Amino acid sequence: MYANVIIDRVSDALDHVFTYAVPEGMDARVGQQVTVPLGKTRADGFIVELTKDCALDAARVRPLLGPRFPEPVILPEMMELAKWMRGRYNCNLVEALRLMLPAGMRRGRVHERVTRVARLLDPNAVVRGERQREIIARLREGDVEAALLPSAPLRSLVQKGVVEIYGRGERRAPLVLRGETLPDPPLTRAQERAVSEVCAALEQGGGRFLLHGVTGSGKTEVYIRLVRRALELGKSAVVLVPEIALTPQMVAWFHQRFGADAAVLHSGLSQGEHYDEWQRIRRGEARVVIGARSAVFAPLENLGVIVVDEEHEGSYQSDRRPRYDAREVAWQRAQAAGAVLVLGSATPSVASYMRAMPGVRPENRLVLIELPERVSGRPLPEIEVVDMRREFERGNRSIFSAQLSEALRDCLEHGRQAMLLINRRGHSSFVSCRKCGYVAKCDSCDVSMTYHQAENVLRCHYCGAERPVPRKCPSCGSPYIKFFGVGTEQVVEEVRRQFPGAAVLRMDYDTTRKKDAHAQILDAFRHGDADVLVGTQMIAKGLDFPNVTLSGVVAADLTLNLPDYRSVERTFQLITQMAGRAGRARHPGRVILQTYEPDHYGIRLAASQDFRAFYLRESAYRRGALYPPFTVIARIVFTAKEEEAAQNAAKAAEKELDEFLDRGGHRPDIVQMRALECPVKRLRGEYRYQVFLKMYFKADTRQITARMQALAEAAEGARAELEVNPTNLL
DNA sequence: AGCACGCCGACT
DNA sequence: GTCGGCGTGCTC
Repeated sequence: MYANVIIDRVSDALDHVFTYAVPEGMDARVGQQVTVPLGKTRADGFIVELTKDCALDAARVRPLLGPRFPEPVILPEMMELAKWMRGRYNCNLVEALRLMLPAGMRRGRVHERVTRVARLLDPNAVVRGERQREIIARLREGDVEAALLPSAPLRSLVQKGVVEIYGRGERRAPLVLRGETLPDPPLTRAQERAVSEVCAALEQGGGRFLLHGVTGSGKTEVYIRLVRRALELGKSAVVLVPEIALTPQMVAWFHQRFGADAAVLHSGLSQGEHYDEWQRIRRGEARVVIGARSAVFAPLENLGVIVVDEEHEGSYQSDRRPRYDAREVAWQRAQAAGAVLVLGSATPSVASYMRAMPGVRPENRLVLIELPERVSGRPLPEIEVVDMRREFERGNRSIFSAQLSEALRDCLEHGRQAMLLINRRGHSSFVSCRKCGYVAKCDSCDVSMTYHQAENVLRCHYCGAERPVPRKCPSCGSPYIKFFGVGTEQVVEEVRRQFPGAAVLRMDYDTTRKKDAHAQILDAFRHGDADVLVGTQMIAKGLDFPNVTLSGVVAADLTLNLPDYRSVERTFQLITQMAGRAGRARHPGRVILQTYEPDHYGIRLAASQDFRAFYLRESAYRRGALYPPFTVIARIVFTAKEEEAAQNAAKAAEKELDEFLDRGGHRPDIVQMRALECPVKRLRGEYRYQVFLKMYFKADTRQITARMQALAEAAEGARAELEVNPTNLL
């Protein structure tokens, strides 16, 4: 018997199977972790497949040393999923396999997303090598990622004790609550219909659905019933939610409904907790898994359903290698397992909604299920659009329109609560000199700095760098320094100015950075400690405060005009989510939307809450402008300290890609391909260039991205990374 | 990833 | 001559 083993080390040179002989008497299984001899040393690996005979010269085959654990750690279907990911995301098989194991499982070592970093131990060390001296000079400035340094000289320095390599990772503490199981509440008719339609598919071995339920329509209860039905059928279930939605309340609530049957997986768990939960799932003790993105890899057998809640959220796409998309992985996994996939949202992504339209090929098809009404029976609140240009003409210089001020007053007088959305933190988004036009920019990034009043600093929202606020213009010396653009702090200030008696809370990245601050602010607001909650998009999503009757979007245009083809979609989603916050319980709600572009289709259709019209309009735009989902965007981002290095690397890759495309006859499918600077040209002190490519999806798309991956890996003088349909085009 | 091999310039 | 630096190629 022979075992084909993939070595547990990330390297392209090792990204293929090695064949070993299975020792007599060993119970070898696919997915088992084994120790094998490799060259002069030993290594760990995973058995990918078992064969009777081997294609290799028998003399070259050595016996494997033995299993690390008796039980396989990777289920056979997960091994297949990993192979699929290798092709889909251009990653090594081990990179995919590692996502499927809890941190600390391999070698008992920390295995989170640690990056190897070089640190200088002896700054005064004298070495002979030219390259070594360069490394030491760079490390004097600060620690550097090991992957960015030439490996041979670095190795010498480590051996001499001049430099050490350490792993850098991050971690957060969790809070897991447990409670009594609660009975299921009754369903509305629409919920009932949704549940029975999906359950039919569940019993028949699969199906894909897009659950489009308006805010407050009780999608979560539908998920719970599906999961329950799956359990009744002896199957298991995964519920994916965005990381930010995975609050302690959410977790506790899930435990209340499923008791010990539920396990939680997310990045906040400590290594030990993560391992314990993983083991419970692996042993079949927990058959329902709720978690963020990576929970899609939960080691469940006999999967019945995968739910992806808030499916439009960008956080389902990983920003690290491998850059997988949990929605796609869920799709693939569900299909292979004969399980049901349910994508749910109040504001489905354009891409998903289009798959639910007539005429889509069966293999790409989602069945649309709608929950058009709120559980409470309350209608969705009307959205009142206020044209801020008119307000300006009328002489209103405040950031609140007369309508919003009046609505706030009315709300507060009735003892109700209000939520105000402004999708930018800080006080003012840029600081400029009226005399000479100087704009305060970050020293290491190509963006303007935001004024933060609370700490009285200018801060860069990309790298976090801070600088004192200038009292006079650093360029011309004039005192006419002015602040432009509105942020959360300024909205809080304005509420306090207009309503001195009102208690205001601010919720944004700055006020939630501390542990549990997130929950504390929400609890305080829920308990009525404040009348107004001002915040960024983190207040727009999924929150349920019965006493909130006013929801205001202070500046809808902020997100509308970002240089990203999804900015209209995002704005539409944000407005819809925000509108959903008001009037959820007994009292009717009111929604006020302030904008300078009331005629923009994104604003107009969000205001009328006409989803279908919006998706039709947006898809027409995407089709015309050649954007996803009609095309695929792939780009390689080149990063280097020197602008020339990044630019040259991009140009070299462009040239090679150009030749490849000509050679392969791929041209007709390519809409556009060029090397250019990134929209944010400098970030954290490094220059960024890209090779940007748009193409229609064809059979050879995979070949092209694979080629781009190879070009990224071969880049010289710059760090390079391939991104396919990235969430962020900056 | 790790490790050896082999070529190269530079010094006990 | 030998020793360390550094690119290259291989590991079942």
